[in-house]
Amino acid sequence: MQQEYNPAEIEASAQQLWEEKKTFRAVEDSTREKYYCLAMFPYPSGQLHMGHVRNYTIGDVISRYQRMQGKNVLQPMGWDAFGLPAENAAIKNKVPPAAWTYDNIDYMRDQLKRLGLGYDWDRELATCTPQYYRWEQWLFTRLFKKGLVYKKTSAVNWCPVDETVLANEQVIDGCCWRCDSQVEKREIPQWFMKITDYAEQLLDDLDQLDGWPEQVRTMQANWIGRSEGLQIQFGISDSDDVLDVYTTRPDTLMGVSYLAVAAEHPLALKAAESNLELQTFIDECRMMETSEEAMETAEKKGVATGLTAIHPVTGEVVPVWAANFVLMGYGTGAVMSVPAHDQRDYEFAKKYDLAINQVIEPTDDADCDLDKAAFTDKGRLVNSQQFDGLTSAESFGAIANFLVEKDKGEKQVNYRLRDWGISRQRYWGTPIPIINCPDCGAVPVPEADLPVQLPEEVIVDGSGSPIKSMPEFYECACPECGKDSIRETDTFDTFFESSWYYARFTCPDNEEAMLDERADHWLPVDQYIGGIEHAVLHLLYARFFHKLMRDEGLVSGDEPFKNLLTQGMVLKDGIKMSKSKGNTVDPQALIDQYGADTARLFTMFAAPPEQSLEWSDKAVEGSSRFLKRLWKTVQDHVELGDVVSLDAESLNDDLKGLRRQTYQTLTKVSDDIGRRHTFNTAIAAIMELMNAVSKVKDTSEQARAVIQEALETTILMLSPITPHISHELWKVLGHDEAIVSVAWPEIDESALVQEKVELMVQVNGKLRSKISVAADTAKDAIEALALEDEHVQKFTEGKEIRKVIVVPGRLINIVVAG
RNA sequence: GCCGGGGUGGCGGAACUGGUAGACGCGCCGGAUUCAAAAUCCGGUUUCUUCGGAAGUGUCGGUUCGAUUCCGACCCUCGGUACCA
Repeated sequence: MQQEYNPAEIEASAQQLWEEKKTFRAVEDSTREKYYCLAMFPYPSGQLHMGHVRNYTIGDVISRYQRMQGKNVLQPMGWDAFGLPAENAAIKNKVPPAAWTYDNIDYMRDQLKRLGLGYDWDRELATCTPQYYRWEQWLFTRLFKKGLVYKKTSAVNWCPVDETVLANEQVIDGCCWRCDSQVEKREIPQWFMKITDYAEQLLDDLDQLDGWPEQVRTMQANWIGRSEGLQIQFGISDSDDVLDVYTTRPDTLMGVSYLAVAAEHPLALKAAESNLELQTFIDECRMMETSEEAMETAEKKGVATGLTAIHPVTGEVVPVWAANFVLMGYGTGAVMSVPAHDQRDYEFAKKYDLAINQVIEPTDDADCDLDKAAFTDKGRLVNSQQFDGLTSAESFGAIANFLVEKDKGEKQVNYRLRDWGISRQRYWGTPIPIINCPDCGAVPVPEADLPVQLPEEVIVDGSGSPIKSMPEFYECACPECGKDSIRETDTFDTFFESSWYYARFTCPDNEEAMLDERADHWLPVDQYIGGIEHAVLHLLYARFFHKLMRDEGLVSGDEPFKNLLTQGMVLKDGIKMSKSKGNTVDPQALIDQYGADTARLFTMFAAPPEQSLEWSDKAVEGSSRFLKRLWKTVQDHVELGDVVSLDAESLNDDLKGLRRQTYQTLTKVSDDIGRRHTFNTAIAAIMELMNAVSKVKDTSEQARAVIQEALETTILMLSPITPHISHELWKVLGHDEAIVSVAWPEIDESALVQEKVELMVQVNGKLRSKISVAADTAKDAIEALALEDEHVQKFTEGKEIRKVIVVPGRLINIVVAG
């Protein structure tokens, strides 16, 4: 008697078996090729959302496929557990962030298990545990001693009413998200990591990452933004002050008509003491948001400082302006402005009636009308005294030499990349292991005193981090002189934790060291999978951390992630599904109604992994229907009794055709899963094979043998995607060994041999006919056959045949006149 | 603003190296089954059409025997933009 397809039952039993046998436990084994597959770990927000389902299913499909290829697969899972949402939930629900987080982890772990994901749960870690974060505190103190960490003041968003620092996300249209008051910029001392020391390596090593998408490498290269230019000194009139500016266009130096400094620039602040208009402007700039987007899209404004500067070549005097588009944190906080050859300077000059001096003319027929717009191309220098006639490229060296000789400038490589500000004025994060001594200054916490443990029993009410008002936390003695000191109460940016977790998964149980020799066994990660939204920040910080750890002797490779798959976002109503936008779909209902296999099949089938996937509750039915049909097809087949062994030679054309399709499908699916990661087309091909199987009405012994082969191949091909139903049907087909230990099937080349091929016949590029020819037909014969074809002749009759193009195995295009 | 994607039937998508545009699935339409419905099964489904064909992959233009694919300009949309993760 046939059994009904009951996902809940077969999924629970397969999962129980995997758990009991510890099927997915990864043990170091030097006799087998290792494969480390990692999907970006989740923030424990409460429930899984569809983005997680997609991310982790992709990882699981790849892991299970590689396992079937005979690799020793490591696939771990953990929790990126520190962060802002826990504090928000704490305020709202009056629960300590730790308790809320641990509850969420318990719930979400269970959800992951119910998806049938093949993780080595023995390696699970959560970044909010001292066992984890102690090691990044340790590394931080090492880097402190190496001089890779420093403190400087930097701007944060400040809500004057709530008296708290706001994340960019908490600033809505320049106002506080909670009290709606106008947000201010405030300069406070913060810790920085010298990622710029590694800028060159981070850029150069992108070349090693040929397993990364080109777009991600491009984005990182642009983010690092290496440029070659000149740092040029302008003297300030009637003063000993100098103003350094950096430019990538020294060829336009002779066209400088003003200099612009940031509103917070020391020169501007000094000038404002006796200039009320300037002071008002500076105060106004203080109301701006700190995000790059806000600054770049804001209306460009400025005020003359009243100061003038001396041009280093001509000695002419140019005005110095304070402008809101010059960023204090970038370069020197000052720029030279050449309105004739920079569009932003041009608009600013038009607005404030500043001079526009042309010094570059086009060398080709490019448009150059300075009444309409700046001319920003490179060209030939004019109105540039001794540099006239040089091209932009030639003038670079000439102007550099001139300035170097006069001690007024030098060549400089600059990076757009800024040092990484890692201080957060928040509670739910890793305490920065520093003690501030009134005599010794900032002193790192000695190794023996680590970890600096974050108190977990706290009340968070939105009025700032609770540890900032806990003397029992911050009162301490200086490790060097013993004097009463204050412990740092800021915490690390949560990107700190996520920058090295991939390495800790190799040895999460080590209580003596951050990493051990197992790191070099498993690293680099062979396949990393995560959202495209992490293309720059997380992936750049993790690459940076890897190099830091390498230079500490903790790992030996240069790069953490060999291959990268950036999955597209799961959208709902056209926008990113996210907790903060409140448009998440709980996949639990999906699993409850259809089972994990349907959820997995649907998410893999709905779109290729790198594209965004628009969620639709309705479209799941088809995947469920397919699995039901597969179930029934196998059951019907098995009910007909035992199957004899296959005699491939004796088959008729139809059965040979089905065998060919079986192995064509296997070829395609192997390539789609193993190389292209286009699971959607792999599934489509499997569906086509199933459609072909169900069309076979032949119940002869050999037909049943061919069907058995097709079904076994289908189930093996599906097993990485829908592991539970595959597990069950493999048994139904008569196998004792669990499918999870069965190898990926081999391709039978002899089944692929094709005697006839169908060729398209075009006339002037339009499809007019199809001809079927033997696979080895010569080109001339094909051409003749095509020209004889009656459908073709209708379009060639009485016309001159100019050319015939034959693309072997594909098509013939006959080009006729008229 | 800047950097990087994407735009193909009613919908999700396929076409991998410039060579059959619309695989596979959803939805819809028709039929079978049923007392009836659900489920299931079979067939159809880009648009227009004088049934010969013609048009068609965001828009406009270019290269080519041939363009969804390559080049140029533009429009729309999504992600990132350094304190959301």
